[in-house]
Amino acid sequence: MDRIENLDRLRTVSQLEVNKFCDFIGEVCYYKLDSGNRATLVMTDYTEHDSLPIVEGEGRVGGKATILVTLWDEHCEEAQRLNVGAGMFLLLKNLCCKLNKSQYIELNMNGFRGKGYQRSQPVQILDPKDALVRDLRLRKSRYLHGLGTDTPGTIYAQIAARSMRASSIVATATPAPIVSSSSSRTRDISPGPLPETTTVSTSKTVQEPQDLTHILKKETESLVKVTPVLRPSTSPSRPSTRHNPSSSRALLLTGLLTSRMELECRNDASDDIQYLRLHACVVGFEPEHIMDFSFASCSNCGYRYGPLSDDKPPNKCPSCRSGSGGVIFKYSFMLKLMDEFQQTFNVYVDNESAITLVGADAANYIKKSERLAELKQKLARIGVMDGGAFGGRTKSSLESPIYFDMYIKLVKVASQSTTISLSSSLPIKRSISQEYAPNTQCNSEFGDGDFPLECLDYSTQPSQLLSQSQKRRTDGSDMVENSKRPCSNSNRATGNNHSRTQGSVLQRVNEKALADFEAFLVHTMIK
DNA sequence: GGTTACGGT
Repeated sequence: MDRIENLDRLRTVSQLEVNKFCDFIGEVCYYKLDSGNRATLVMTDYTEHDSLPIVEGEGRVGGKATILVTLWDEHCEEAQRLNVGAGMFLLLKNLCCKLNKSQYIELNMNGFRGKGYQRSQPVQILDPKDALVRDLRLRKSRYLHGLGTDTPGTIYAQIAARSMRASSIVATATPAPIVSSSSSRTRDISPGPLPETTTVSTSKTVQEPQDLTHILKKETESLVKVTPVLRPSTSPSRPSTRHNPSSSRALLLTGLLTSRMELECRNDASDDIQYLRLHACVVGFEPEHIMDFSFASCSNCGYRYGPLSDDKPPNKCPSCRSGSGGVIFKYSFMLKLMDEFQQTFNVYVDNESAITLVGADAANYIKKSERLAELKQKLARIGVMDGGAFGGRTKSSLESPIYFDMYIKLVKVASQSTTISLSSSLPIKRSISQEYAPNTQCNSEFGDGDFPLECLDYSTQPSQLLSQSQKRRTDGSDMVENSKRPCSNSNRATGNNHSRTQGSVLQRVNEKALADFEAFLVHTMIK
């Protein structure tokens, strides 16, 4: 069960708009049960809003950074039940931002009265280590160091600006390179150690001095002006010599979200995050139908419905029997990528990354055919088309696959077992044979497939991740079995599909041993 | 299988 259905609804204090609904993550400064049906909280996320009172005083979060939050009725009860108190980080869903009589904004979570849309777990206490709290804690840290509150609006604006700048330099689509030609890497930001990155497939490699994070940091330093607080200032951005305007085939196909990634690296004190920069093309994908890149799950219990392309699922959730909870849609799919050295990587694309990649939320594509058309149009730009990667193209075009730039995030897992799969770590409420029709043979590799929360939390140790997988694997054994199949919707013409490719495990195709990483496509978007 | 909110300081 996810903590949050849709990150798009999240707002910081500074981003609040009057009369709009949002989700909010904040720290409790003060909590009081006012009456039987009302709890009053003062919260902060260390951002400020003009329509808030200036606060001063010892021990208080100063400035216009604290907001009154009222939880009504059942939400008040829930807060009581959870023993909410000062110092906790809360995730609150579906708050309404109102202007009060003093013309200050405040947040209300109103009781459910049959109108609107009921959220699952609208009041949640978040672990301080939770990735959802990461940004807030960073802002808090800045604040406690006397650096004032931070405004994510500004940061996001900077990110967008940097991203534009970065992508205009590096994001190109090039013809298939000649393997072993060093010139195929002239697009790189740094002439330095990048070729090594594509050799990374075992934990050994990343423990070497030129580990990915460092390589990455070198790269991003050349692109991004970093605030001195968080890292020593760096030299100004290089001139955009990398972009090759003389090539008529050069297209701005994808935008690299270098800044976001750089932020993640910077925020990760333990250097746990590993990234791999790829210039790669899609040679396969799963599930078979793009329609099934989106799946429905019960918003009450998180139960995952079968593929959209299957028969209409029951009205009531088979798991919790809730007929009113409704469903939400999320992306979950896998791309088989091949880089310039013909190494292939199975890369999961979780909901959040997919939204970034294609620029739109997942939807019920059975009903929203125009949305499906948009999705297909977008994905076609990177060669993902129904009928297989590059399906529907002429044979000659297969020889010119569509290369695009991306960073993939690597999540370490144990390497010994051939049955470890993140897909099996998520709750499966009915058997695979029921959930997936036999003819959709590759769906099972995805399981519930939404970005596992453990992976969002970079502070989670790989061993924990693994043990959770193992713990919850008991009812997914046939899925594990199925996941031994390679990504089946591949372009066989590449001749690179002989690997024991296994679900979510990143693997170099020419190696017998499974690699040590799960990989997630992140930080790129199709333009 | 698709949407909205008052109330008390």
